Amino acid sequence: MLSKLNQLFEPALVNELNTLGSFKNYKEGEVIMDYGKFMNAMPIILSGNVRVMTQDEDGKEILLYYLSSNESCAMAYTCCMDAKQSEVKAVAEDEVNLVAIPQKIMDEWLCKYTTWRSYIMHSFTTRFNELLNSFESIAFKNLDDRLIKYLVDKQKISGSAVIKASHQQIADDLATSRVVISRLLKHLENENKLILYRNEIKLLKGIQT
DNA sequence: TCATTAACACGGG
DNA sequence: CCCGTGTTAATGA
Repeated sequence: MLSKLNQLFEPALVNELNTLGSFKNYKEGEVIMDYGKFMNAMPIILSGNVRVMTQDEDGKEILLYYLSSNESCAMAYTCCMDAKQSEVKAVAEDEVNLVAIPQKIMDEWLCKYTTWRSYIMHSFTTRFNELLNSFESIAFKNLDDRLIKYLVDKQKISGSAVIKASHQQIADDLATSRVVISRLLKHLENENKLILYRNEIKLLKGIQT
């Protein structure tokens, strides 16, 4: 677990991370961050995947993006700077290990370590781009493109071409109804992009275009 | 036109 | 049997 951090930062920073950061473990489905809660630390994901979602004024949830190994959410940092309540919810997609760095420590490190500074900057850009991607997808793309993106993302996260999810769960993630997911999936199956099973979808080659 | 909601039958686990 | 799936009809944006 620490070897991953060694690749990212110099030994002195790794040592500080080790003593000042709090290492946490979450089981699949555990809520890491919830709406309205206050953020006081920034997480770096060491292993596993985290799904980040938000909700509209009616309480409808929609999936924003995933956080994977070695990624962090620099958004969390700005959130705790302003002592703002969280607009997002984060849930462990599988078993997750992360290290949380308190905001005070972060401020010190930004001056002290150049590797930390560039890591945070990099985190900002990747998070922002990810968010922009999601936004574009939701705003400008039709549902079938979103569905394909969703399936391909899931494939990347799980590392498997077989996605285990019911049509209802997919509909929830994309904030739409099951009827349309069933219909679109059936279309994709007819186009030989995938094969449908109960609670499972097998992606075929040629879906990433 | 296309999504949503409700309703229903089918069938696999 | 229970639940996921496939489909349709009515309604709405």
